[in-house]
Amino acid sequence: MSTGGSNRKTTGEVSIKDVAHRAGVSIGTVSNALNRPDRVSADTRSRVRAVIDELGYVRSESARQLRSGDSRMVALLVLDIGNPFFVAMSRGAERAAREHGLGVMMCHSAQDSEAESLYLSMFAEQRVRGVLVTPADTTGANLLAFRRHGIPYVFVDRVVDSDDACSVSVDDVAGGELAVRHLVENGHERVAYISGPPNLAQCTDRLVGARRAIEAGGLGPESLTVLETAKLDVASGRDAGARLLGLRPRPTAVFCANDLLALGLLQAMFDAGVRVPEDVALVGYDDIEFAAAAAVPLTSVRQPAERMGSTAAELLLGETEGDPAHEHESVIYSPELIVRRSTLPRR
Amino acid sequence: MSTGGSNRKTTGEVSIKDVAHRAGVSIGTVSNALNRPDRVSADTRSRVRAVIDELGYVRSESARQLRSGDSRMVALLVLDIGNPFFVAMSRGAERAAREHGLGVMMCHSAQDSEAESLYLSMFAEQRVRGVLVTPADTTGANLLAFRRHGIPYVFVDRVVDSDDACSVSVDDVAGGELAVRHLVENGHERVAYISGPPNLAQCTDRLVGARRAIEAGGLGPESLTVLETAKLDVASGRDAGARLLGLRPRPTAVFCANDLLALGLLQAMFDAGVRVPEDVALVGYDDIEFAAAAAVPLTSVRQPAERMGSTAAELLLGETEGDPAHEHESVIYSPELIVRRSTLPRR
DNA sequence: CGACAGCGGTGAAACGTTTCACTCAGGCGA
DNA sequence: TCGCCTGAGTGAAACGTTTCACCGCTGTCG
Repeated sequence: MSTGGSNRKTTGEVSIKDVAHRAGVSIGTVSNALNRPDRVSADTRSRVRAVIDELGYVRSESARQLRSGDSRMVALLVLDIGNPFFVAMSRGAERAAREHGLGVMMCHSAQDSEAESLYLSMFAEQRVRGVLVTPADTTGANLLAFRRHGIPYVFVDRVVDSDDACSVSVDDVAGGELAVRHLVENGHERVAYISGPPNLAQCTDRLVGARRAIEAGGLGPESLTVLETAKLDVASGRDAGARLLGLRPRPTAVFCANDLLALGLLQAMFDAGVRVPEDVALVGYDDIEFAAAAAVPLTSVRQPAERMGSTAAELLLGETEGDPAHEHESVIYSPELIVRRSTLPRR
Repeated sequence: MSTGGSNRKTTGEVSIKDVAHRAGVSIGTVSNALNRPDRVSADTRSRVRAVIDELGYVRSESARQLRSGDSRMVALLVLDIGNPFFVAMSRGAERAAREHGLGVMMCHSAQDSEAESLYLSMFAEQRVRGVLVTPADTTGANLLAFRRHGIPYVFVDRVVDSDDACSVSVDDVAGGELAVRHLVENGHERVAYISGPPNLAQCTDRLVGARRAIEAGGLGPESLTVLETAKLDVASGRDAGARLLGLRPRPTAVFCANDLLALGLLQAMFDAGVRVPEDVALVGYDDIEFAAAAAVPLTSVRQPAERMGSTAAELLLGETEGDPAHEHESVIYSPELIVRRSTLPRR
């Protein structure tokens, strides 16, 4: 009775009820045909499927999630979507998530704590399955506040001290050490470190490693000059390059906290007629694809970005799906130095 | 009665009901305090807000969407998230969406029609507010099928003939013409066009423009050699470079369908000891940030990527929010040639 | 023959919101 | 005083699913 087949709404308004009615079965049976096909006779199942196709029925994810209480979405919050390193990471995460039938929602905080907080609130409203996050502030206040929602999260590219969550990272201290040791071994005695924002753990950790290498090379702390930048992008790199050129005495080698900075700095050197590596040696970090294609191919510290993303996703899913006796885990990968022309020995 | 305040669940299980109960008002009032603050006395309003903070209540987006029927999410489906051009585009889209209080869900089809179809189904299940899409197949079959869901979409970086939807694009024919005319004017008579997959409209349109420039320069069609690649990425560029080197007579200029291809090709030339621009001139497309920082700074055709993204989002929102008498609109931007060292005149 | 298990299916109760038709006081003009 | 309006708040119905207790039927086993 009532709403017959005549009042076809404009579009897309067909619900499971319509399917059930048309297939001559109950709503529950349609739901079962969709979610537990084995509990439904082959006959009914195919009939239901046919009606679904005919009517163009599409299950409403909101209703599903509301009732069943579990989300099919994972959030990924990175510092900078313009950085190919994070893009590679997200690719890994997405692949892993897809293998579990989950979607990934990718966002970037632009290294801004407030934006990060906003996104986290949004994730909470969505009741996402979990969050993969590269935190934008070292205080961890945002994540601490987020914790109360009971949504699991995994730190990526950030080793975490507390035992609130899993984490996947690369040993940044080792990476910084690797880079600067290489420079010192090449005979450099005045090195500059182009740090990003000092509130990013990655940046400060790499600095620690750099200092360690300086010391191990028998040089004094004055051998390392630190230049901070507001962001970790190409423009900041250019800016840092300009500042570097003003330094007296000018460092003979530069270690940048990431490849974007290095590329920007390289441009600044070019524009000023300073030769790389003859006048200034240059090391980047992340080994993004464009580092090898740069004006002067960049020596860089490689991180297994894609792998980090997939591992993080696996960790997250392991935490949400499986055993209640989940133990938080910290996976730490080792960085690798890729030597290219930008640090060719001077002599 | 029944569930008193004693049985506090583990976390995050607090619903609007709990808030209402604790604040001593009805559920509807809480909802009003949240969504139409003006219909609630200042007194009650602040009391409700206080309880919300106290209990850590977070509204369930699924329930909201289910009941109200409108989504706060926009989907963005691009060809390749590894391409900085699309990243810039997404940044523009996100900014515009945020200004309207919407979130953006970013995905990439990897230029694969099947993946595209999968994502579109997912968007339909989510009942997203709308979709910004750079289609992966020229047939348009996926989008045609998607149309029945009644979810509006806007084409980005793709001019569309039909009047199903709005579109934002750049005149690719003009862009191709711009690039190749520049080469012809520099005296090149044997030009190669490194196309991407021939099923991408961008690629074929740029080819049309290239042919036009060849003809306008008084050259015969045999002056233009076309090499297709499977993808529009750096690896494909390297591969195309290898094939280019086998050509006899070898073209003296190359126009690549995008900068990633050009960067890959540049690497291949380097490895083979072929000089750019002396032996081979090179033009890319998109003018991504890394084009200027390449081994040889790339001449490239610039598109207003970020602007395209924001415009597309605006168009979409105009379609969903406003007037029912919405007229589909096609915004077409003009490309701009940025000349750099990779096409320095040979003599 | 009776008990019982399994299969295929039903109906209704949730899930957490928004929305809408109401009620209830209090104030105001006639 | 009466009627009416307005502002603040209520209660219940929907939204489209999933899930769960239950039901009737058909064999099967002892």
